[in-house]
Amino acid sequence: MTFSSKAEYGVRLMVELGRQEGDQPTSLKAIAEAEDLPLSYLEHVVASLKRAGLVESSRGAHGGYRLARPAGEIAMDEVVLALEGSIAPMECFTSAPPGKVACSHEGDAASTCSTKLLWMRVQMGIVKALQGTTLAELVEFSRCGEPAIPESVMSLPVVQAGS
Amino acid sequence: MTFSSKAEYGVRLMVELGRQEGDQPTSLKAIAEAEDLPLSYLEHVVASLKRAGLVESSRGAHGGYRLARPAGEIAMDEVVLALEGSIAPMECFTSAPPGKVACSHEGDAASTCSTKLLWMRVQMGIVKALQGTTLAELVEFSRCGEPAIPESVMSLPVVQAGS
DNA sequence: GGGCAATCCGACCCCGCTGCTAGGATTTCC
DNA sequence: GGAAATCCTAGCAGCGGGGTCGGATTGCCC
Repeated sequence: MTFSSKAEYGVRLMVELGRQEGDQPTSLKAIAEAEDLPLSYLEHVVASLKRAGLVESSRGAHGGYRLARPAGEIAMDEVVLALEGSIAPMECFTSAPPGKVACSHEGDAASTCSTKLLWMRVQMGIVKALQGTTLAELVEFSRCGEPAIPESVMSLPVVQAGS
Repeated sequence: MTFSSKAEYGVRLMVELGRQEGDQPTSLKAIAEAEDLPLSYLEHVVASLKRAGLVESSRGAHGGYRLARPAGEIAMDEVVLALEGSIAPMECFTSAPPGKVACSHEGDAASTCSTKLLWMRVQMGIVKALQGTTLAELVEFSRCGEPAIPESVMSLPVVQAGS
């Protein structure tokens, strides 16, 4: 269970765009060098972001990308959703009508998926965390480093299986 | 970004064990048939659960598995952790010294990973959701079935993320 | 107007991991 | 002793993630 590295790259890319001050676009090449990511792969990543309307592009020489909205108005769930395609802890969570979720395991009148409740809550946890974080926060975080962040947010031990 | 189907199967398996009343063990075969899952694969799944001390086994004829603790005392983060190996939204969250988290992207003194804050919060959301759900709840849920799951059941009585 | 710098687009490919199977060894009850 | 179960190890096929490549197009600048 991890997000794909496409999500990672995409978020980094967005942060990098958010760091820019003026409104002249930033080229992918610059970002690729700054973050040390493969340029040709970034092209695919940024394409997803553009399709989602999160970034704008201008072509030609001195072209590049810029945020479509101010960073403070971009919640990270949009970003991750654009990159990841969907935010669901289980494949069977193909979200049907918006707001509702259908578990494909529900065959007949038989039984609901016993796991539905669990994945539901997990999904909520994820989405809330993403919604509650704006790109602006990440930009800020990347600028001044960590001291601004209270330990209460950061200091969660990574849970890992004991051997 | 999904949990593996091993997690799905394992949770289903645990729920099935939780449904059993007496203390005679349940065979994998029975579970495989009840949940329509491949038996030989379930063997691997249950092995992880056993290693984590979540289920006990008895061998031989009429053997099988049973919960090592009452379902009410089993939080789902343990289960998912045992099945999934780790609960981290990003590979770079390889836990270094226990308790701390090192993002492998942190090269020099340069900059913290700008995405760290985000994945941290996401991980918290996931873990809290899992911790806040007991196996007993899922068992109960699987028993009384679906009709109109109120939203209140779906959402956790847990802190909201930040904002 | 020509060249260069950039975005765009699609095809391709490698490899590791997930999901699953196979076969056997061992234990235990009847 | 045999049937029914857990245990253990090996192996394997498919697929998707992650990345490359080549080229087409667009637009600035000298």
